[in-house]
Amino acid sequence: MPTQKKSPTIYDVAKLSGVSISTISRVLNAPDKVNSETHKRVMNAIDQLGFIPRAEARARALSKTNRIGVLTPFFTAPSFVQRLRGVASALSKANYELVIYPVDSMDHLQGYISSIPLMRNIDGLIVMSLSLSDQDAQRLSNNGMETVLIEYSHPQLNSILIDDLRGGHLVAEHLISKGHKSFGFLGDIEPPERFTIHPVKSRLMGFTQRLGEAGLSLPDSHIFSCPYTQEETKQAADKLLGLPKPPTAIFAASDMQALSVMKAARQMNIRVPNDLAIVGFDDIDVAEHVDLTTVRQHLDESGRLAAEILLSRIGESNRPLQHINLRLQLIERMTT
Amino acid sequence: MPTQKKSPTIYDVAKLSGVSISTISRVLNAPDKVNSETHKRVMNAIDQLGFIPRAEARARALSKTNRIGVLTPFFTAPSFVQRLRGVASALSKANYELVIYPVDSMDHLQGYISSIPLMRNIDGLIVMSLSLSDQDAQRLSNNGMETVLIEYSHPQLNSILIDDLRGGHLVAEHLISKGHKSFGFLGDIEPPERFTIHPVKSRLMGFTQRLGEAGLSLPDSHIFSCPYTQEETKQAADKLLGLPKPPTAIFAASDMQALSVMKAARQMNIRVPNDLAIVGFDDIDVAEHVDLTTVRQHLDESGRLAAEILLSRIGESNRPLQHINLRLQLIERMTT
DNA sequence: TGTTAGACTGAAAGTGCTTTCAGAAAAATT
DNA sequence: AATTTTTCTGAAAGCACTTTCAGTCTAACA
Repeated sequence: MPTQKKSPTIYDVAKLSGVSISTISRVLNAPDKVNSETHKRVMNAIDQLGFIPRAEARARALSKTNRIGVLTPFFTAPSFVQRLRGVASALSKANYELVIYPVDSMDHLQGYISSIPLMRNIDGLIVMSLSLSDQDAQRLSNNGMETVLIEYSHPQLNSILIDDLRGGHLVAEHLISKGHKSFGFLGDIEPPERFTIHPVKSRLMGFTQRLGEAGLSLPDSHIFSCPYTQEETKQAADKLLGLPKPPTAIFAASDMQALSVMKAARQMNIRVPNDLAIVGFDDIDVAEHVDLTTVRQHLDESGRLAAEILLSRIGESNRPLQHINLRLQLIERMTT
Repeated sequence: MPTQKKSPTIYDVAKLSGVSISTISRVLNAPDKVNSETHKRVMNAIDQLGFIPRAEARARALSKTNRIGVLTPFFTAPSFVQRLRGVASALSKANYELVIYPVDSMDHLQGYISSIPLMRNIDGLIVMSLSLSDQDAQRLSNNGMETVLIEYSHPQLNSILIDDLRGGHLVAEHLISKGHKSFGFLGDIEPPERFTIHPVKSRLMGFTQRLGEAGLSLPDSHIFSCPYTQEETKQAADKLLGLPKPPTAIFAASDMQALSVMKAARQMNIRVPNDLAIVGFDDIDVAEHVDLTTVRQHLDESGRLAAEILLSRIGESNRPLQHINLRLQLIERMTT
């Protein structure tokens, strides 16, 4: 059993180096204000004891935690993860810690939203792909919690939006240019959880809109709404491809769902892209691996951006609110 | 501009309800020890003010943070993410917060390891797929930081191990049973970063071992070591499949790399599984989507388990150390 | 009616740091 | 040499809680 030596405090360092605790603190936080002789002696003591300031104590005294939180739908979907990755990379550069609050129910979300700003546990908050009530947004804003929303917006909070409508346009334009006449759509149009975001509707709308403008149409019978799960998406894809006259091009509202369409096609011996074109949405990492044509929404970038906005606002809180619209981009690969 | 009303403290509540702050604390932390009349009055005041105890203050007073940290290679690989998911789900049940420390360099790791246990910023630590020096492990243990290692072990810390050797066996057995005679291997055998783990070597060793036992062999020319990136893996796969007499079965050390092999095969019009069998390792989510035969290592489960062990040790620190070996399982899908 | 056990409650100490303020010492100026 | 300025340092307040300890009040008991 190792000797559980309790870790040294600033007082121990003070005693060892023969100065007061204030001087220790000064050596650490304003080294230029202390005599170089004293500085050296203190640093020696610090090294000798292996002293590191307790984070909580520091946080209390400074009333800042150097920690930012991310509220995210329980991270199942790779797209959330990739955003998170962007956030993490920006924070790690700035020496901020990253706390994750996974949300898997409305209650959960409410609980977080009402306690987080008051606990003062984090210096800033990023809310990913979750819809906030006006009241919740107010609460965050009123309590002075710096916040950036991703995929959602509110006049009093920073936000980063994806132009899903435009995404639909891009897909339609691309497929039209490839000469397709008959289309299908598959996506999680009406997520059962009311706290999540519905970008899929907009993607569909953009898609049909642009098709319509070109004199083409997407019959309701070719629109399949299905939950995000692999199981159910696969079933929907089977149905869609099993139609008497299946479409020659399918737009799946997310890359993961596009994978299920590809799987269904493979099993039915439908050749992609010869007999069937498939377009996804997100451009997650695997999209490149499976050569999927998709709409890139710069997931990493959106996360990084959110973190950067947050940090800049934490630094100077009189910076103006930012509302950013991220550009989308169609990435053509082998499935179209 | 909203009135930036600073959030109420325990003192405000005390004043409003006409009792001392100790009573407020008691209402919150030991409700049965306070008169029900007083209790009600205090609760009213709390509700009225919307009081929530400041987490840092609480943490300082209790010297526990209700927060656990995960040290992970900067989360690029889906397998890390899936572990993380398991951790998150266990923690969220137990009402613990999850802090992520992404590691992308040796320095980074060293910095974390030496400061984390002393900052007392978290109650426990999970170290995922990172190799710790004996000294580092000692430091964690000596400073009383409860720790669980995943994919690595040390006598003084809890650990969860994957039997990679056995994984190699499973793959060999499976491919042999399918009648294959000529094999290839592709994986990140020697990661350049010394701080990460080398499970790939063991997988390869198990693979060749079992092949050898069956009188079969894996020639060195069929072993390709390549970094994890999609780009380089793809190149290696191209070379392997471009050999004059390419193998009929390839074992890729991770699912993501198996995807690159599949991509290469597709581009060369090599039919899977007819002309080529492919086996991956990990069983990440996408494996099912692309119908990849692989070795399941229960990623979610390993994370969840780690979290549970940690929490139980935090609860009662005299619980014995645990060293767990996770079972592997071959999942047969369409690529073999 | 006097006692005493039991239930509540408030004062105060503890938690480990930062920062302000004022004073002491040293250095620079006249 | 006297005065002013500058540089350093220590004391102490503050940060917002929890918890122990001792004391007060009530109610029950003799």
